[in-house]
Amino acid sequence: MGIRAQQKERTRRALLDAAFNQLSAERSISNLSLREVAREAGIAPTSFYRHFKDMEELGLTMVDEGGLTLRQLMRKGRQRAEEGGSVIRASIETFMEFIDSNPNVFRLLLRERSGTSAAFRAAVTREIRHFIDELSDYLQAKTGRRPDLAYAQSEALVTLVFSSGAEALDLNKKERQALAERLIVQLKMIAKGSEALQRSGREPELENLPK
Amino acid sequence: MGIRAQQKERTRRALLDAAFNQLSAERSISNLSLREVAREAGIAPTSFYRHFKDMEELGLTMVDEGGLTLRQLMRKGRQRAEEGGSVIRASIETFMEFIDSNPNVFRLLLRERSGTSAAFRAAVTREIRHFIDELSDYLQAKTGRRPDLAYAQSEALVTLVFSSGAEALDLNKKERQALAERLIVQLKMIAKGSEALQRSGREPELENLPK
DNA sequence: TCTTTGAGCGTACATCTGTGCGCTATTTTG
DNA sequence: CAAAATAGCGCACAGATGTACGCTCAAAGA
Repeated sequence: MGIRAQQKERTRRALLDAAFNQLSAERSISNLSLREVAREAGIAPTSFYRHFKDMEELGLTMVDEGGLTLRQLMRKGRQRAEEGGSVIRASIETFMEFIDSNPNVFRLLLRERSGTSAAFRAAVTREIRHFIDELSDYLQAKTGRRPDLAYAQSEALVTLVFSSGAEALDLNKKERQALAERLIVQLKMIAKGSEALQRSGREPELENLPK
Repeated sequence: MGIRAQQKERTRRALLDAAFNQLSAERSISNLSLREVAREAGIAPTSFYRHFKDMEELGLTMVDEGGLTLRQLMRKGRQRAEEGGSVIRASIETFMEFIDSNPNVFRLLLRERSGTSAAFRAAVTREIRHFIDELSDYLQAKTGRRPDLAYAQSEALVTLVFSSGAEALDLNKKERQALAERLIVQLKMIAKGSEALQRSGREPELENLPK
């Protein structure tokens, strides 16, 4: 790669880093300003356009990166659990560690999932879907769950874990503990219920899985 | 009430209505502008301060109103189901009708739940908690569920329904149908699982999660 | 009746925003 | 080595925003 392209890449990275860095509990993508991001990245506002067409384009890149980070982490967590122990438990732990060490990345996904940009919402939804799919495959392979049930179950699991993560952000250690215990109970409910439905045969047929 | 107070109330209402009116899929509370709201309400920007200290105060009022609306609706839905039919099914239907006819109020709650203002987040969380509590009481009374299980179950139900509602916003009729069917399956899982846990009698053991 | 109150207005200002334009300096290309 | 491409810059501008200040004038209160 040429010297030119290298430098450009470095600046692009600086922009992304600056943007990530400005995220916080009280600051979301939608109220980052191009000028401020450029300032922190050490370039002139107008130079921003050499790298992104828009703040929206910058944001989409951030969503993609954040989603990728989380997904890779979770995959690792699942592998780690592969040898011994419950996968679900390991996944929760991994997820909670992620939230704890990258709260702003998590907030990013959380917020843009219901944000004002359709493109962002779609991007986050896509990330979460990857997520559900991987867990669903895993459940099918590991517990022989019927595909439709596996998907519904995975979706419910992910939804609850995600939601708990969101709530955890504003809680102290002790409250988090109570939240985590409740979450475990809820996931257990789903596991038991799914098992029961699977056993009860093919009564509830679910054909319409999303593509 | 004096003529003066009446007029003041009317203007205040106009501000709130204008604000609600400007909410949409691509516009959230945090990017409403004081000036624009005042404009639509038909008053000068500076007159805004006669009614609210802040846009934040306006927003909090909106969250409270929105939460109240939803809660009243759900209570009615539950009553309606009281005579005949599953409560859960009736609640879902009521909820989905709400989303369909007040999408922006729902979006308001959805967004501010993870928004950039701690006060907003707390307000929405409080609304949802009311919600869970009412459902939990109902489940205890109706199915004799143990309090802790009833709460965990209610929380899970509300989380899943809320989340489905959020997803439904971006879907067409057919996709919504599939989503609703999946949601029913998930709620069934929880119901069955909760029942099983109640039967098994003891405190939930963390070690028994399926692999 | 006279006085006090306060909702609403218009003006004004400082601040911030995104972005168009043209220039420079350096790398890349031919 | 000359020419083309381009990352980055400074300047400039138009528009929007929140809000301070002081006024008016109708209602409320004495």
